[in-house]
Amino acid sequence: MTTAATEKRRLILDAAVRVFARQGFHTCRVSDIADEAGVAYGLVYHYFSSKEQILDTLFLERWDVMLAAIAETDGSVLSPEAKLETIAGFIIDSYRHDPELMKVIIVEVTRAANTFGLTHLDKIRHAYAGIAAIVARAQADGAFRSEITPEFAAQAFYGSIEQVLTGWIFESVPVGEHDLERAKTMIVDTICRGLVAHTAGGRESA
Amino acid sequence: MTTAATEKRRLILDAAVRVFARQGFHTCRVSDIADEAGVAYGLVYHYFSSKEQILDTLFLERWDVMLAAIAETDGSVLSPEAKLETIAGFIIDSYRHDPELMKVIIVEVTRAANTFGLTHLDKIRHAYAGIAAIVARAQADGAFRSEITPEFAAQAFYGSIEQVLTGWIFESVPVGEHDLERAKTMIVDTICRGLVAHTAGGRESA
DNA sequence: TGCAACACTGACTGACCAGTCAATCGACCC
DNA sequence: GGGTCGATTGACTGGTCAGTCAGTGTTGCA
Repeated sequence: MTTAATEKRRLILDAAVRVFARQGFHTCRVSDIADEAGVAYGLVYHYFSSKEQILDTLFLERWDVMLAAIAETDGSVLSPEAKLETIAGFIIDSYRHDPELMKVIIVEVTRAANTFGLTHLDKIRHAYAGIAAIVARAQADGAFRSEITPEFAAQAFYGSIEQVLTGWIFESVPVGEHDLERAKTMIVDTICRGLVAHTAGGRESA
Repeated sequence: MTTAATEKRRLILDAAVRVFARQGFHTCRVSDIADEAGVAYGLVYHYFSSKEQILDTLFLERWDVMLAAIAETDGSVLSPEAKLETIAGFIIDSYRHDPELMKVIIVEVTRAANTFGLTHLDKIRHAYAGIAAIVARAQADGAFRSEITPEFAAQAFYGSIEQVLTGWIFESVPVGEHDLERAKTMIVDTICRGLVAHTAGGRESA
């Protein structure tokens, strides 16, 4: 594929993000995507085999980056709290960088588990598993208490973040830089506090 | 409307829950609902003005019960932790009692904020606001620390629960009684620990 | 017994839209 | 200057389905 062709493909993907974010996957037409991209209807099918495959592509492109980020963080030498903060930061930065794409991924894939989530369930679970692994290691080290299962901790952590993002996505007031940073702090602060072990003196380590 | 007619209406609503849970709102046909209920296609339109209105009815029936439960809890004399436990318990019991209905509400309305969530956004926000009010009062009393905004606390609390439910909904292994109770404990335990104020001796009150 | 009023039926229609395809364009090479 | 091949176009088709409606049961009341 020539460079020009690759750019056309990208053009269609970017247009799809805007259209999906604005109208939703189920309510938009393929012709809306073509119009938004400024290309002919048929060209969409030259680069993608179906409307669904466009969404799949958008999701996988981003999710794979996130899985890599989680895996890298897991393998680092940071404290468990710092690892979770890195991951929360990554997700929030993804929103900061491209809120429309995050809206599409969350609303149309992650939360729409019936339709596309089922296709990508393994990929999605992989992310929880990565977070759970961090918690499990922290428990083995004694840094986190063991009453909470790592699987639950991962769901609470990810669920909190996704809920905050969902709030932003459908809020009428725009979100400022300050909100993004504050949210990151509060997520990590709240969840980690719920997970850390008591230290000898009865104080939290956080 | 006669009693018999009311029962037919109910029959259609219950059938719709099963069909929406099995096939999803967007992928099912109105004829699927009629077939499942064992009534003629046209009868569905005798009781409901559209496919959408069936979903609206199902959502509002249940959500209003939950809003009432939250309001009642908020007005009670329980400790903040006990209040949150009551609400978590209510939601988890709703799942226990009718997992298919909860699946429909979460997957097709709450999380599908694009399509139906927008219609019901105020109703959904009302629930967060109720939880946030409990947290705000606990902060004013000094029971919860004030670094975490009540709005964020509500999102983290509700988001954790919804994520756990979503996990169950799409899990292949069925969920047992034990899982339900343990989840309730872990949610309240984790989130409250993240929210409580330090006591004078440096120990948590939870 | 008759006649409203409502419950109920299911064939039909009109709109919609994903995906196809035959035709044109244009870049690059020989 | 002609041939090849991918890029590009957009009219068209085939299937789907929400919602309509004209008609048939059924109930209960005068």
